[in-house]
Formats: sequence, C-alpha cells, structure tokens
Amino acid sequence: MSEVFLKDALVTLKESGVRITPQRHAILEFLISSEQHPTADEIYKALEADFPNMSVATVYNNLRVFRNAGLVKELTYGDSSSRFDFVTHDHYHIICDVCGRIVDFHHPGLEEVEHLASHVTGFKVNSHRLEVYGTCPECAS
Amino acid sequence: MSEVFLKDALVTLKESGVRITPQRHAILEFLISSEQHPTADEIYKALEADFPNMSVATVYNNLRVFRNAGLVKELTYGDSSSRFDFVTHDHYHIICDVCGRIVDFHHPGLEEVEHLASHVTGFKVNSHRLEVYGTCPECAS
DNA sequence: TAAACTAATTATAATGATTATAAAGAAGTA
DNA sequence: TACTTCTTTATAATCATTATAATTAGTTTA
Repeated sequence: MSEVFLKDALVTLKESGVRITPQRHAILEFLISSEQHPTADEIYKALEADFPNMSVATVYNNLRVFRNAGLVKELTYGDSSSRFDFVTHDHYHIICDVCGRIVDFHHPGLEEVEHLASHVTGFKVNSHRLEVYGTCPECAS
Repeated sequence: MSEVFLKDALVTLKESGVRITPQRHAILEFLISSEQHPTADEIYKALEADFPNMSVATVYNNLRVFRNAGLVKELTYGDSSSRFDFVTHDHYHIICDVCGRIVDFHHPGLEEVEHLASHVTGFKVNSHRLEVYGTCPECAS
C-alpha cells in the first residue's frame, strides 16, 4: 500500500523535474510510513543513523520541495514547530489537547460551508482547513 | 458596541484576579477596535506612540493572559508569526491566498462533524477549528 | 491614607525553529 | 569524459517568542 504511494510520489517528482536523491527518497519513505505527523527535527533525527552527514537544511529544503509539488501538507498549530503530513486522500485531523497526538478521520467535504463563505464574503474559494480538538481515549482514562 | 466588549473583558479579567494596567487596557482596546487580526509586533508598534517604554515582552505576556482568560484566540497559519483575535461570538475565518487578509464569516456550528469525529476516533471532543481559503474580491480583479 | 504585599513591566539575554549563503559534491546530458 | 545544473552540506543569520532579574506600580488592609 505505502509502496504505491512512494512510487507515485517519485513519479510526480520526476515529472516536475525534481531529482531523486537518496535523502529525498528516505524523507518521503519516512513520511509515508509514519503515522505520527513528524516535525522536521523528528525526521532529521530518524534518518540520522542512515545519513550521518545529512544537514537539517536538507530536511527543510526537501519538505518545501514536496509541499510545492503537492505531496506534503504543512500543519501549524500553536506549538513552536510545524508538522508534516504526507497527502494521500482528503482527511481531517483530530488532535489531543493533552498529549498532542494527531489522528486522521474521514468526513465528506464541507462544500456547503465553502459556498456560504463565498456567498457572504465575495471570496473565490479554493480550499478549507478543519481540525477537531479533544481528549484521546488513552489520556481520558 | 465595542465599548461593551471592552467593559465585559475588563470585568472578566478582574474576576479572575488579573490587574488592570494601562498597557492591558490599551492592548485590549486595540484588539477590539482592530478588524485586522494583528500580530504581536503590530500591536507593539501601534501602541508605541502612547507607550514609548513598553516592552515587546509585555505584549506577549498579556496576550497569553488574555488567551488564558478566554478573551483572545491565537491564530497560527503557515507564516512566521501568530495573529490574535478578540473573541466576540463564534465565527470562522476566510483567508485570502494572495494578500493574506482575514475576513470573518458566520456559520452554524459543525456539531455533526464533531460527533462523527468523536465516534470514529473515540476522542472526547472539546472544540474545532475551521478556516476557508480563497481569493478576495480585490485581489481577484 | 500609607505601608506592605504581590503582580506587572521593563530591558535584556537566551532559545529555538527556520532560512540564507557559499563551497563542495553528485546527477543528468552532450 | 567534460560540462552544466541541481543538491547537499556546514555554518551563519534571522526572527518570533520566552526566560530572567531588577524595578515599578496595583491592590489590600491596617
């Protein structure tokens, strides 16, 4: 399953003229396999063993490359550092107020909200962002 | 109208044992009158004339105090600095991808989404966050 | 009202995430 | 193989935010 995502991602990159380097391959692979929405630093640390000489800048640079290619979404919450999420299909996030864990969930798109917003404000709507906050089962017990 | 908001806010603060200083008064007043969702630095600069000796730390400290009191919401987007929004009644934001302008709009709460999220993930839901992105009428023309 | 207690402000330094820069290295191409 | 261009690395710079310590100012109570 995740193999397919990786292959598709590599094709997407190649088509937009981006070179596939071992570092890029590894960052993508880690992002896809990770269910944890990691920060740039977490990615950096996770790949330290395989790439002892890799620079943090490489991680940031490539996350930006992936984001521009539409492969990765950057999630910004109140805390200090961004988290990165490999884009598979549309899903929303629910975030635990206690431990910060981010869990995916699916919900039909909110077109009606987009329509209303467009109607009221006169904006031409492109997209929306929705997050739900609460307490995860582990922290609740 | 905004006078009422200010008075209510001051009462709320007093009730939670927070002292009303001239700086706090000014920051609140500016936040309420502003339709621009300012950054901490914008608040600091706006009050520079009236409070030449005020420290940036004071702005940050008090924004945190207001946030803890539930008077102010912190908005974090991709860009570097947070924006702060005085809480009146529930409303959502639509953000222009071109110029970054943030406009308020109202929409009935999305309880059904919260319910579904809770059901699927087992979380105890507290709140949610929704933002719509697009192009504002000015930038579209 | 004035002393006393405590919280708030100020000035400054520190932190920490992210970005910029320049040199070295590697991928793709003729 | 030599060339061009993109990528990585190492490091320094930037910038928002927070921590610290000393000073100042609200608030309380006698």
